[in-house]
Amino acid sequence: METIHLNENHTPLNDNSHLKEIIRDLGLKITQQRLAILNHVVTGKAHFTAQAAFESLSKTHPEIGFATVYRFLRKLSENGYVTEVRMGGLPARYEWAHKKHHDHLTCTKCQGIVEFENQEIEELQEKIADQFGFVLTDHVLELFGLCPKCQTKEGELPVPKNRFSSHLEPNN
Amino acid sequence: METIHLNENHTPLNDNSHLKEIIRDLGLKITQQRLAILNHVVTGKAHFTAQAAFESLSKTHPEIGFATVYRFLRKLSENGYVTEVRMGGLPARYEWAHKKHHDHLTCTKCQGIVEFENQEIEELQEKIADQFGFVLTDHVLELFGLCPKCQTKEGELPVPKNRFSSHLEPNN
DNA sequence: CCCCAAATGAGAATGACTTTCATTTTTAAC
DNA sequence: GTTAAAAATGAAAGTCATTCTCATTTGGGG
Ligand SMILES: [Mn+2]
Ligand SMILES: [Mn+2]
Ligand SMILES: [Zn+2]
Ligand SMILES: [Zn+2]
Repeated sequence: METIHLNENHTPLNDNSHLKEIIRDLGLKITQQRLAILNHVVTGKAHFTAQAAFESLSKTHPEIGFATVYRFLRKLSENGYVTEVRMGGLPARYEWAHKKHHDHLTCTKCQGIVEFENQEIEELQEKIADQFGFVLTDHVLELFGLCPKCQTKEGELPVPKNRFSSHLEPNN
Repeated sequence: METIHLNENHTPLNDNSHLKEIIRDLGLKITQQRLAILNHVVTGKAHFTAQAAFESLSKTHPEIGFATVYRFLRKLSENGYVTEVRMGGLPARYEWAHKKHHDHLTCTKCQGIVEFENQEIEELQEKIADQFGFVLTDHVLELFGLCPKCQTKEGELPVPKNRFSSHLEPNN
């Protein structure tokens, strides 16, 4: 029994059916927490940390615990629904894996991220794995540099040398 | 005043001059700890963790502190003398950066590492950065898969799904 | 409705670093 | 060689992301 009703702001409630579908597919029970988290993952901005998600969710769902956020994000990434990206020793960042595969080009100064896709590189990776008799299952490709803006503006890197910090939201 | 003498085992003492050279280049004072650590980095096996280096060094230099190991490894990697490789949330691993640039192909089952170099990919990366107006300064490329051995042997991954663990010494 | 396995969350635990700071070394200057 | 200031060290405490524990709550099949 799924009814659509309006909340106190008279905005239509999200149709959660596809979210429920995903949770069901994971073999998990459908809870308000998981729906809220998943909704945040799907509709919120990409490249968020678990901590950021927790804080954001806390506003509307003060009862949610960070353990639940961590747990569910892990489950989602284990099952390919979200992509976990890590750089250096920095907190993991997540993004809804609805788009086709892509890699990232990150500005080490402003943390801006450009997503790109390069079929040629993907193929070369397969070729390399083949050469060594490996069956390729995954890969990580992250490029770092200075974006056009940051090449002109003076100023030192906000991040210590050799301590990468990709995959953050841009500062500007 | 540098004299070569024999230690109690009548084996020639390492010629530390090139190690001292490196420490000097970093603008640091030459200490026994730094010489020991650097010697370990240069002559020991690659892809070691700070903890492993600390434990190994402790045997011959019981007085050395782990803070010093961490500190010096950080300094070395900041200055390009060692390469720091990280995967997933696992401890950082280091390798002496004497070889030319290479990337890694890691078996997710036995943790075996194959180093490879592919000029074509390197060039494509430059091209991509160019396309977006970035000045490329660094990159991370890690491939994951199953090595020839591990494709045949049965058994589940020793590492949780989606939690990479590249860049460890092989188990077998 | 009932029941119970699954889920939750508060807080403790973990683990990899990093920082602090009192003490020891290094080294440049006599 | 002495000496003194600056740098380095290491023991211990701190930090921080993430995981674990466990008492309590809850979803959903029967
Ligand atoms: Mn992305
Ligand atoms: Mn290597
Ligand atoms: Zn930038
Ligand atoms: Zn293997």
